Amino acid sequence: MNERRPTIHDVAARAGVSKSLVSLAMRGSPKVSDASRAAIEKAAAELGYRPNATARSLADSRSRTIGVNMAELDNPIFPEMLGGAHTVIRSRNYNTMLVSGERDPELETMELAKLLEFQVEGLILISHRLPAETVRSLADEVPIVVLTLKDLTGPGIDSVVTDDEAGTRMAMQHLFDLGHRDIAHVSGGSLEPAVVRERLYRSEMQAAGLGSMTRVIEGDLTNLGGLEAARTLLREGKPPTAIFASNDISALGVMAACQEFGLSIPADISIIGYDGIALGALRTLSLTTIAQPLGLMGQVAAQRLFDRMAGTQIDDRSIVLEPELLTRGTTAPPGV
Amino acid sequence: MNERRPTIHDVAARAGVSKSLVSLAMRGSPKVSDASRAAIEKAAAELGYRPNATARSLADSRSRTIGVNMAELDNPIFPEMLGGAHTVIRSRNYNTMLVSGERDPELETMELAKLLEFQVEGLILISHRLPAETVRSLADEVPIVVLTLKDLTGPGIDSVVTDDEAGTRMAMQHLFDLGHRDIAHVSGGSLEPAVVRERLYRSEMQAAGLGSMTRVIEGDLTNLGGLEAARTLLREGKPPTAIFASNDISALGVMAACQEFGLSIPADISIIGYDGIALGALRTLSLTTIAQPLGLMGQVAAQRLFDRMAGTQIDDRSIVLEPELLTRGTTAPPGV
DNA sequence: CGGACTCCTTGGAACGCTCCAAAATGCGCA
DNA sequence: TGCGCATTTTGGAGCGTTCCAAGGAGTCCG
Repeated sequence: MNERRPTIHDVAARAGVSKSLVSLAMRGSPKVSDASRAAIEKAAAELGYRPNATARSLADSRSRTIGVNMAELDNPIFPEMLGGAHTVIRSRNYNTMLVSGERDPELETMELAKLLEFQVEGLILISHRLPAETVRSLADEVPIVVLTLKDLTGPGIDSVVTDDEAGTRMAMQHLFDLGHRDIAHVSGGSLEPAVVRERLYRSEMQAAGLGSMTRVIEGDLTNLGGLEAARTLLREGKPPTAIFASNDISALGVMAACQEFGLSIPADISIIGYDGIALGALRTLSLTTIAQPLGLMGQVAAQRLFDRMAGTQIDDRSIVLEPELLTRGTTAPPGV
Repeated sequence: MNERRPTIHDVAARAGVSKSLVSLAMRGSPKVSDASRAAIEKAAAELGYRPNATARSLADSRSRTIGVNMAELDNPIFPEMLGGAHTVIRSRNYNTMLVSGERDPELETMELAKLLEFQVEGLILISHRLPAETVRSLADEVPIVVLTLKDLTGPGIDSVVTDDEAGTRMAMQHLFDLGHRDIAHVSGGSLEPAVVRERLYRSEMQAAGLGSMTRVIEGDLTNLGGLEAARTLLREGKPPTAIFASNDISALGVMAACQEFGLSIPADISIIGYDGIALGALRTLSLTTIAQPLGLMGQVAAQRLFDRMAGTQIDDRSIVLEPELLTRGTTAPPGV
């Protein structure tokens, strides 16, 4: 295929100038005379010269590359965030190096090590399974921005989250406003956002004087988990008039279970999710949800990372975005 | 943050050996004595040494990196393929550099150029908007594997596709077997796979003696496109008893339209899609479809790429995988 | 006509590693 | 003790850039 790619030397020789001048010209330096520039561009074009980014990185010790870690692909919120981050990274003329650890913390640690060996200038953790200490120790080599987890803090670590407390309150308020009182919650395990949502569900029920109606069924933020949780709930006897699921993917499972039990949505039972995955907008599903600005979160994460890389002085370590209620087709006043 | 990362020299000095020996040891060469190896490992650990992959790439002119291009994020088949490719790339100890052109061929071309500057050793085009000539010219710098497009050929270009003709026949046969005769097709524009599916739809109808019932409504492989197409169809008057949509995402739009028109699926109307997106398996949707082995396609693409990179002699330039009928909840015999 | 500037241009060192040919070391055995 | 051979170890060159201090070529002015 390729014999040997032309280098800056070849271009220099052909244009009859020094390699240094070619280097300057390639980077668009203003101190190159028009004549030289023209000659160099001509030579480069004729040779099909392509600068070697590896050599450049080595020479100026800047890789122009951001590492992104995304542990899971099955929840679409992560690709959506990736999209946002990617856009910003590209617009800064940086590259994105993507890794994923296949849910195995050890493998994941190795993958991140590889990123550092590649001299990435910053790291975005979209979703990860790493022990906090690992992340902290990485953080003194490069700046890190973590998405969706506020509790992972430390020097060199920023986070981008949405206000889950506010979001959960909005969800509950929406259901209360519709007239629901018998509201169950399909929870989402021990990860921070799920825990907060569950806590707020409980306290909102309490606050509304519905403490005794509080019902939490354990889910795991997966579709199947939601399905199973809702089945369990519905087998118990009288179904609630509404279910608040910890995330959209599991809410879809909940919907399926309700259909299995012959309940029609939203006439017999209302369902509200959390996340705002694009999918939920499909007319077929039309899931009412508390939307996080997923793409924006990715963008903001990348922006913050670049700010850190530039050494900008910023005090707060965590960026909190606001969620939004999207009223769609799965919620309605309770039937009589 | 980081003063200056320790280099191979620092390790050598600390361990009291030469840099060359450290280099060998880091790469696990068998010719390093146990004593030296131990000393080197100790020194490396104490210093927190991390090899510089950039320097290594430059020195041995192998970047250990594969470039992946994914133009669109809104159809989940692409992330699914990415997942498959990613797995293989990682298992070979390579890295994945991801770019996307935001649907702009010019931008995309620049992004790919950046990949080549980074000396990627191979390219996987999961979805792209590039003119064929651009791809061909890239192909004489690195091997390329293109997913889902068979018509983009040339030296240095391989492709991984599924047998769309067979798949479409399976879809039609399934509907025929159920007893459908009045079958409409929501097409998918001018991209190769969609064209094949439409052609086969027509010929199968013909072959079944149903040429006169052939009805094609133009879609564009998006959810909204499917929705609009089906609305148009249903407004026309008597609905068909079944609709074959060119892909799953648009099939979901078709489902939504049917619901709008008060048709119940599959009692009043059957719907079959194409692709086998994970989403379609959600109980809430339960979309009957012709599944392509999406993850596998990504894997196979990466494997073929590595074969090419290794210079393995392979004759065929295109790998054809078999699709599979997944009978789920959206198809049934026509009502009476 | 000589300096002082400004504007371009240049060669060499450096970036951190791998590769290679050659040197050092160790060992067995005559 | 010495030689040959296998095993380890080493310094230097090279990968393709950028950076830098310094060199040349004009230009302007007194």
